[in-house]
Amino acid sequence: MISPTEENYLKALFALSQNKDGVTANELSKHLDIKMPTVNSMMKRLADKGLVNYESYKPFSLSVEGKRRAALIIRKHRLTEMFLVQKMGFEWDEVHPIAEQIEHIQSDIFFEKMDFLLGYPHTDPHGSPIPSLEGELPIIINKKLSDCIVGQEVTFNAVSNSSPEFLKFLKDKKMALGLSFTIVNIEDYDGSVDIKIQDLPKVTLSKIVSDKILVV
Amino acid sequence: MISPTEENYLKALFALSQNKDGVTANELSKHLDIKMPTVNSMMKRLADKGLVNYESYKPFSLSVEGKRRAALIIRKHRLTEMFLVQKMGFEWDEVHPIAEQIEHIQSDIFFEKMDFLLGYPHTDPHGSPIPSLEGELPIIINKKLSDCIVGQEVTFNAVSNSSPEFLKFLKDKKMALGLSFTIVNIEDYDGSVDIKIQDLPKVTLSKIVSDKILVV
DNA sequence: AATATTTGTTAGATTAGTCTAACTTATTGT
DNA sequence: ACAATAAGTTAGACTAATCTAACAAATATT
Ligand SMILES: [Mn+2]
Ligand SMILES: [Mn+2]
Ligand SMILES: [Mn+2]
Ligand SMILES: [Mn+2]
Repeated sequence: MISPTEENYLKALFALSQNKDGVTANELSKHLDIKMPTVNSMMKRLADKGLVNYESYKPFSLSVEGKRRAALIIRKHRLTEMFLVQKMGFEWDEVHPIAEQIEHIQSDIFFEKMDFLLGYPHTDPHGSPIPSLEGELPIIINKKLSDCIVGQEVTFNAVSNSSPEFLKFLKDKKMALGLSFTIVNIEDYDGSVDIKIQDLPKVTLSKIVSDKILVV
Repeated sequence: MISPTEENYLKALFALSQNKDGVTANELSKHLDIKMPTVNSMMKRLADKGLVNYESYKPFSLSVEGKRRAALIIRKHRLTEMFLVQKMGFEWDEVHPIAEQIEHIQSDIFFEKMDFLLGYPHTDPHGSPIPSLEGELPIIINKKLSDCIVGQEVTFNAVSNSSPEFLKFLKDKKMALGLSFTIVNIEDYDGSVDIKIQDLPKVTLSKIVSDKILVV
């Protein structure tokens, strides 16, 4: 068996190893806000269970089985977030802390029901892909709004950061997933982006914001 | 703060002290399937936290605050069971183990949403009352079917035991809460009860079953 | 009343998950 | 190349939650 605590470590390992080979003790420690010796002994424990590859003084990585387990926890997390928003009337900036707990519920049928009631969704409320039951995470080809060029028409597809503050900021600006708009200007000096949604007055987004907005 | 483990002890204490003053270490130990010394030290811990009254060699009891806390956990458990049945398509014999986990989720708004979506129900899917937000448990005046007399017309209101086996048995017999029927005979020898639902052929229920069926 | 049995308590061990302090290895800057 | 700094590891302590073994108190049986 695998405890909620161990599940959280696997998830962190998975998240931090996107676009990278391994994860250092330091990174993990900072990300989880847990001291390095604690992280270290947990990595050894997960290595004993065959979920993590551990070699002294080298970055950690997930084993194939560890990767599968992590993806399944992320699946439960994202299904939960979607369920909370679509079926229970939560806002997208409220769901993360609740999903952080519910992802550890041990009941396959519970998440199957969610999946069914939601109509087998492919993304969570923040546009992140939901891993399959086999633990496969489809790669979605989004790019940062800050990497786009003037004149392009794009659709807001996901956010790369789900902090409540950022999500609330977007909600207040009426920026929701699926929204299409045209890039009318990108300021050379500070990288801020002006966008135009149909014939509404143009909106200016700072680089800090446009870096976290993913579009197609 | 109070851990899920501590919450389960409070709940057990609450359940076992219905129609009684105190709960012995032995009872608790058997009910939770945890050895007596463990129970004993947990009782001391909860006494330190002001939730349990502990005196050596005396049965334990919940403090006023302990009783309130226990009722609120039971509230979450029962709201969850109702939500699983009414909103997620579960059967009444499937929900207990899931609710046993979800009752520990720390999010007031999560249970408020459930309550709202359910239309503020007063009972769970087994007819047990849902404690109020203040931790008050309304007393419901049901009586055992086995204590009724021949000729009475009664309504099936609750079960006093929610084991999956018993619930499945009732489901197979098409006995659902709210069903009204007449008691046509009670066998002196073994206490079995014959009931008649409108003009359907009569059904015989053993004493073991009629003891667990609560009616008004 | 004396003894046997059951119930409750204490003591000590174990595992999970965390920490701080001290030490070792790797990396960086001069 | 070598010293300084950063990163990783080991050792030892602590709390929560569990156990077994041993002992003490209460209750039941004869
Ligand atoms: Mn999330
Ligand atoms: Mn979590
Ligand atoms: Mn239940
Ligand atoms: Mn529980």
